Amino acid sequence: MADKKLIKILKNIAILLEISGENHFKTRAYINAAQILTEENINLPEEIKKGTLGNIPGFGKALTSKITDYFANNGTMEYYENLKTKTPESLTEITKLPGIGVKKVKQMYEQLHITSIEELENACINDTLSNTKGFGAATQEKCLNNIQHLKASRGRYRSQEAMDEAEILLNFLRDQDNTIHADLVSDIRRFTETVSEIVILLAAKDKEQTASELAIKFETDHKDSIIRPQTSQGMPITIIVTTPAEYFFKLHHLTGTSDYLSAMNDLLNDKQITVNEGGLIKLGTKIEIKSEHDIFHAAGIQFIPPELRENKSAVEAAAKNNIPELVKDSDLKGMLHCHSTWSDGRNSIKEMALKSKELGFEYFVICDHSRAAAYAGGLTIDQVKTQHEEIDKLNEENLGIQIVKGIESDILSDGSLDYPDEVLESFDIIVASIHSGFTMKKEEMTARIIKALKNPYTDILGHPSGRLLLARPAYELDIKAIIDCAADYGKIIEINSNPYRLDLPWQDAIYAKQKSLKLAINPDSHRTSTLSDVFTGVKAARKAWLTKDDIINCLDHRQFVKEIVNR
DNA sequence: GCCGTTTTCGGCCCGACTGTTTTCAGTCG
Repeated sequence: MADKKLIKILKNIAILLEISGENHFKTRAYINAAQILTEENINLPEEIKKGTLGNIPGFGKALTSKITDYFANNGTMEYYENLKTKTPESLTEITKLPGIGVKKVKQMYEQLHITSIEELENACINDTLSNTKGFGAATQEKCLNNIQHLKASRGRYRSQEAMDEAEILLNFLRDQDNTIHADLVSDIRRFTETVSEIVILLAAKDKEQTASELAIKFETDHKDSIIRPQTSQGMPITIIVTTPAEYFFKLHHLTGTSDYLSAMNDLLNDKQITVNEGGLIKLGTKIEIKSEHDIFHAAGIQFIPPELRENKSAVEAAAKNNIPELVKDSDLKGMLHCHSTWSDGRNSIKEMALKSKELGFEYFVICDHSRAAAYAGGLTIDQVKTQHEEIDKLNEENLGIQIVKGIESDILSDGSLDYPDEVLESFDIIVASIHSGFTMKKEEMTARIIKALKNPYTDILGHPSGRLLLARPAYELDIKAIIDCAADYGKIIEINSNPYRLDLPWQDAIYAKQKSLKLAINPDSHRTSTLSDVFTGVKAARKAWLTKDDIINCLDHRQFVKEIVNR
């Protein structure tokens, strides 16, 4: 896995250098290197050992030397440590505020000596910022709002990122001799979109001894058979060691929210079952629990998948046998909304399609950017034609996966799509998304999206809320009105599976299902290595109670063409 | 800082939008 700590250091170096007035292209080199390490699977210690890091494009002498230093000094880079003594590291956090870039931070640092989010907040409250050259009342107000959002996101992690770390940890724990069971619990098991820590429940015969041994392995203390280490990036981990006899009771107990558990307890009490710390008691006798299913059996209700254990409505549904069979990875047949080297993707259409085939998909819908997205190499009308010729040729090659002609069309500020009708007509699928003009008023933004939805050429609304988890709040919009409109017009809304987006949010997807709206689980992938993000979207869809019948890309290729392309 | 040369310097992603200022710099996707 990518060394996230190093990636963060490289990004911070770029920010600090830019603030201190360094050449913009020098700072870009650090951003570029961080980007490459995020995207490519590079084994840095191996490259350093072989002396081949400098052969990788983007890594020259200077970066090779600094990265070598980082690995030689146990994750510390002297250059970065020195830089931090000259320019405060806390400035980097301010650049995370939407609308505030490095130049603005430099200005507030030089003019007002602001070095942290807290100092900036004070400057806003005291009305100092708006009276400073280069800033005005609008920026000050926006800062104040965004600071609240940023402070709330401190100490939180995107679920999929936590999940990636957790998988490694779980594999390690399950390999230990004393481990009998180990699983995630708490909100990470319910797949809430962000979490504050990784929580793992582990069963071992001798829990005290196992806890001591694990504490030694993780170089930390243990108290009450609980170990609290950290990941290499500092993400908190809690490992709770228990006995095999109590394991499945605790697995259930530590997963659901209090609202959910209270509804479960009420049900159990109705059956003369009491719930105590370690298990379930019926008429003075402890009920043996060999799996989580035994608990639901005792309560006399259907099994509730962990993702749904958010509130009492899941318990009510289970009591009526109304928990549906949730969509699963293998239900997906079509890989929708992907990019290629034609716009800002890193792989060719053929590479993306073949990788999708490898992941078990029957068809691949290429949706490169449209012409308004100039930064992303959006396709001109001529390029659209040439791309379609390439797709026709690829389909003639019989790759074993069908390639479908799509586009991700920008929704322009007036709500129209990005090509004239005769060009729009040439696509099989059109995903319409917003990539600019985020700060419209709620009514204006809602009207803009509704106009796009009503466009006869629009099939799917892409990343509807525009949120970036822990980075940018959704734009102002009336999501219910948008879902209502999409349902009325038979349009589809995407669940964008990018771990930063998970957009449509699951809470709104529940409403969409109530309105019988169809959804699509789309990876919005820009390279073969992130096509599997689509399975993160499956988790989000499961959390919204969705089944394969709710998802258009669970249709096989023939049905997809019949029901979606040719409708 | 990196890269690729007409090979040791010159160029490096672009255009819309926003807010501030009053013609444009900064931010963003």
